[in-house]
Amino acid sequence: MTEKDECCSNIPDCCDMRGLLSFSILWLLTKRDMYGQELAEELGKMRGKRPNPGTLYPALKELEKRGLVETRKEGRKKFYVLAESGRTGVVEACEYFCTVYADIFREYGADE
Amino acid sequence: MTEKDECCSNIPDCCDMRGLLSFSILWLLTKRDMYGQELAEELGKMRGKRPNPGTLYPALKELEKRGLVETRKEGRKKFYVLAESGRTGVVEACEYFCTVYADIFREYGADE
DNA sequence: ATAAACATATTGGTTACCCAATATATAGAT
DNA sequence: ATCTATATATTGGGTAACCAATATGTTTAT
Repeated sequence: MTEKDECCSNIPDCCDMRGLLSFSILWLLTKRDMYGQELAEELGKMRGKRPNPGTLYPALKELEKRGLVETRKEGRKKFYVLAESGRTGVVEACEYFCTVYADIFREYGADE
Repeated sequence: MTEKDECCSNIPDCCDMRGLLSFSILWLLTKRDMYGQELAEELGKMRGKRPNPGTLYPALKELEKRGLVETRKEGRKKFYVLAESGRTGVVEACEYFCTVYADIFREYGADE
């Protein structure tokens, strides 16, 4: 039992739960500005597994292209910052998400 | 304001929230056996929009192929029933899902 | 200077999800 | 019988998310 095993995980193999990567990224960025590797780490903590660079960077590029995030360079690190449209969009997305899956959370969430 | 507008909707355009279709189907089937059109209607209520037949039926086929659901025909209706592996799998998936998105629910869910 | 470590990024290939449009099959009504 | 409504299903085309592997910069340490 290593340190890595303490967080979340238990990824189900019954149905692949792909999706919501961009949504998760935007949500993480409401907490603070992060650079790529930081996002990868936080996504790993959330979902039990770090996304591949070939998954993460194209997603970030797309979010930037859509104007939802902006970037700022500090040394070799490239920080991603929520743009105004990203800020409003993610709230809308979170509300939609919580409405859609409310019943599942009522049954399986909350406790522990 | 038609009847249809009363349910959920407000689908965000900031980030496409594709995904979790198979997961949602399995979860709906924990409630009761359903046939295709019934599932389409329930998914519509959840997500604000009915999935296309070209989306739904291949997903159902795949779930059957994987042995997660079984089918039973009644007239022209084909009922989908959770198989044993689907029953245990969906619980695991729900728990995983609730762990991953717990913080988002804490912030945006619960009330109303 | 150069090696090691860190960080970003791309390539090539797969799968799940998404649509509009169309096709097939069954049941019920006239 | 045949028309209508219901239900299942496929076709063809697109995007987001996923991976392993590899490549390219940039800082830091020696």
